[in-house]
Amino acid sequence: MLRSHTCGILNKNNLGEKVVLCGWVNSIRDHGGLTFFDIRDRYGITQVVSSPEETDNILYEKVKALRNEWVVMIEGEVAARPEETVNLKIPTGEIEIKIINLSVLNKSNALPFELSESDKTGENLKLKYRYIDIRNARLQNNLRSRALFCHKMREFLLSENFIETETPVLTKSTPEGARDFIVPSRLNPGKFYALPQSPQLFKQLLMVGGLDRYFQIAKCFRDEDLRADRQPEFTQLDVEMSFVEEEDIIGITERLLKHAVEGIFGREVNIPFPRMAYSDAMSKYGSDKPDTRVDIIYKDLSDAIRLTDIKVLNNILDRGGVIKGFTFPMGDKLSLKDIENLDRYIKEEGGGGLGWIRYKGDDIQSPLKKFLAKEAVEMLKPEKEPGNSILFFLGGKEKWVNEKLNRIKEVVLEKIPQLVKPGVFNFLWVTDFPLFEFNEEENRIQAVHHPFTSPAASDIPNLQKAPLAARSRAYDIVLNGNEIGGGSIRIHNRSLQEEIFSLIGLKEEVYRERFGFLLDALEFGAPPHGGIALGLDRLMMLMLGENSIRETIAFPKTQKGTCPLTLAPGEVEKRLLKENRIQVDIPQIE
RNA sequence: GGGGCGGUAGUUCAGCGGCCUAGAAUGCCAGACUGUCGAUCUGGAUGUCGCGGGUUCAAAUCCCGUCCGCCCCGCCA
Repeated sequence: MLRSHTCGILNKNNLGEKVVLCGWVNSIRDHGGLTFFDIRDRYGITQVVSSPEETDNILYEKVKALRNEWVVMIEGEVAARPEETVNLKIPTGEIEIKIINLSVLNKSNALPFELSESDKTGENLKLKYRYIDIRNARLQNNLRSRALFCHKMREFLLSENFIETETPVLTKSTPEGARDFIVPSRLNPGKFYALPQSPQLFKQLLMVGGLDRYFQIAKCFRDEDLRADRQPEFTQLDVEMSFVEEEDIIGITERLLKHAVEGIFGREVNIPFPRMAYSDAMSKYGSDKPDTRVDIIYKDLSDAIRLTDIKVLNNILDRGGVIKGFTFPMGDKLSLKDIENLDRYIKEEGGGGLGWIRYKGDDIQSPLKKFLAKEAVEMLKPEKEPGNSILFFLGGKEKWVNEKLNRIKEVVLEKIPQLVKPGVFNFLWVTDFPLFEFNEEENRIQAVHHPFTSPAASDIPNLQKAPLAARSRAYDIVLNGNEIGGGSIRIHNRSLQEEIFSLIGLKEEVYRERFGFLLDALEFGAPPHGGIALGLDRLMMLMLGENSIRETIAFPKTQKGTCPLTLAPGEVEKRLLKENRIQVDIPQIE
């Protein structure tokens, strides 16, 4: 090693020691004769001092020439700082290094942006120079936490007898899900590999292979549009187990998260996590990933509305729609103007408008006041804090109503952030998902999770008759309103698997071509099995309090899927195209 | 594919009812300074105002197009 110590470790116990430190020049404070500068590495910063009395001319000139971000090796003696100049903000603040020798290991240009806590630099520029941005303590901390978290997960899973196994990255395209990234095969002209959207099928095959307990920290690829919490390549902790039921996967996932979150983030995790059926989540939160930090529950108000003679609303009910709404406290934080804006928004979205009742002491304020029957008012009255709350409600098709209520809830939470319980990690299982949903655009049934998900045993006999009524053996795990993972008990029986394929509209020759290898495997002693996948990037984002998964990934991509650093994706040499039998003809693509 | 916001010194931003020979802060460069740690003080340099076209005597500013970035919807079995 070039260095004897790192830049974050020396303290009063080292007084008088001769040390060698390596790092980046962080901040030069030149007082003419006396000069200070900090030397920084991953571990911290240490002050170096050069005084004319103790420094010869050559060294003095060298120190004078230093610039920020130069990489240096400092030889010096650990000395106590004069008492009044101790810096309590840093762990090394009681000492400084009296410089004896200085080697410049590498110079640096002035940085394209400043390294600071409050870095407002445009993200594009920072991605172009990501290696500089990574010098920021925040990103370093994020990447380190991520590494430690993975270590904790491995530690737990290995102790539970799991076998970490790599599955192929060059594999077969399996449409039906997200768009695949494809890779041409030079040795098989005209054919393509696909990058895996997840190791799903391989992990099931590993169960057939008797591996019994598998995990992998797996890179997955999906060629879809990006978001703050979605990258085209991302990492998931992928787990699969044999001879299990839902409870086993749920239980081990809870213990895994407890082990890793408590171990790395020092935050208590209480298990088991609460659970909510999909139907409850949808009716009470209008979402399959409820944020239970917010105590705002949607209620069906049909009964109360029926008691009144508000025509518009009753018409909605008569036509099979719903009237739903929610009450929230601290209603005085919302002005009449805010409410009017929400009302206008609902009208813009094609609704009749937003119904509202403001509770003031025992009195109410509402545009519908004179239409509301006494009994209705009583029924609508909130249980908690009736004196200062607001009820919002609207009617229409349930899906539409839920979407609009969600949007309104968002606005309310922006205005009254106190309604979000601060500083908690609310894990939640969402269970009892439907097996299928109807895709109106394509006019067909599709799997809610994926087509390898097992139906609930009691629903198997009725699959043909009432496929949309079937429930699945799937479970999602949600953290503060974000889906961080999902899994299921899989189908391990060939004929059931084929039945599911047919139900989602795949012809026999199509599913045999695409999934024949899986179907074959199911006939050679496939054990009952199931598993889960946790989105690592997103989980880290939430744990670290970041707003984007890009802050948890060393080299993320932009919203257009490009990399400003390497300029990927780029064109390739003609020779490569030719070898892969690829012709590029951009104008023909829309 | 759609909606919103943004693009002006290296960086972050102001200027956007046309006169700007484009400013501020910070960074950078030079000088001063022996206890600083966001050092301080003095001085200096720096701009294809994203790109292309149009309107105008005159465009950073108005209009059209386009590119790039971010957020959201669709999409993400």
